[in-house]
Amino acid sequence: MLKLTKKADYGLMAMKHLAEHGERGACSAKDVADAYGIPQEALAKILQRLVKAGLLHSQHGTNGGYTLARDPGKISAFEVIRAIDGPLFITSCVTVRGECDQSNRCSIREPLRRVSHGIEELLRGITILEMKEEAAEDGPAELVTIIG
Amino acid sequence: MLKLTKKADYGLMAMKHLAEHGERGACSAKDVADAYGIPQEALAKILQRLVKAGLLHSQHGTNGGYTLARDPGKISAFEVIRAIDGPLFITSCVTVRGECDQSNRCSIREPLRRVSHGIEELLRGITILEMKEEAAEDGPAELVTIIG
DNA sequence: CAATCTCCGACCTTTTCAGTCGGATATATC
DNA sequence: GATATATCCGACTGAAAAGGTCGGAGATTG
Repeated sequence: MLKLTKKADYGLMAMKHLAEHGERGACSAKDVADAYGIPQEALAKILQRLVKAGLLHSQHGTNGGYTLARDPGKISAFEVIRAIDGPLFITSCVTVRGECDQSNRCSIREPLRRVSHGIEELLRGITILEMKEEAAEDGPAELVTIIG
Repeated sequence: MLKLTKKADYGLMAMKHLAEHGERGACSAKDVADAYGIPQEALAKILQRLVKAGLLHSQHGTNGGYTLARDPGKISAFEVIRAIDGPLFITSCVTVRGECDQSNRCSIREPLRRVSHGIEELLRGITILEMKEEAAEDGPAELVTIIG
């Protein structure tokens, strides 16, 4: 539960990859896909959405590919995730209009809205540049494993 | 994306309901289901999981029902959600063992692990009691509507 | 101009979620 | 003690979303 989709994962990986290798020309979808073992077409579709969202620029033709539209320090993880998976809603009953099937009967929205807002802030606080540099130090670091 | 399942929503609603009405006896699954327009059987299955997780006590027979196993101030939203939807993983590639299909190639885990930890802390910081009291004051309050 | 390489949009398969139905077990009341 | 009520448990069905695949459109280079 509460997990990112693989698409969002792939998107973040691709953005980080472009931040690392993008300075000497564009990277094709195939390059990125091969580097991380992601199906080409699946990744291509994700990159398209990032282009539409204005986070990437695309270049057709031979030696074409994708480049970051902005400085990696100015692109947050939140933007990438939202561009791919859509808006972030912690509660499943809350829609874009703020409506709810149980409307006035459902009274758990307010507390969860705060959680949702907190998550958003967390994701806004992480930039592609940070992810790139954090990867560079490459601390294996203990993984928090939550046993269900 | 990143949204709770309806089951988790229902579970939180039920927990809050029990915190409000539970002091004068147990509430049956039907009572709660009718109060919020939730299908009985669907809710029953959710409540069973909460019983198994030790968050609720169940009483068979006539006038039976469910009661909170602990003080509502000592039950966090995180416990409820995890009992229903399972462990919380921000990245889809990270498993319980900390493994990953892309393993060493995927280097976005560390930053996202921090996010995951942050979300967990947020959810741990909200108790059923707080949700009950926040609902009592009943501020309509502006809803954050994120346009995708 | 033509061949090659790339992006682009629509389609299909698989998995997960949400809800349903049947029967079994335990308790309180009559 | 019989009956009505309520939880409990398994498996099943339908719907939605995720994940992945295919062929076509556009651009660049030789």
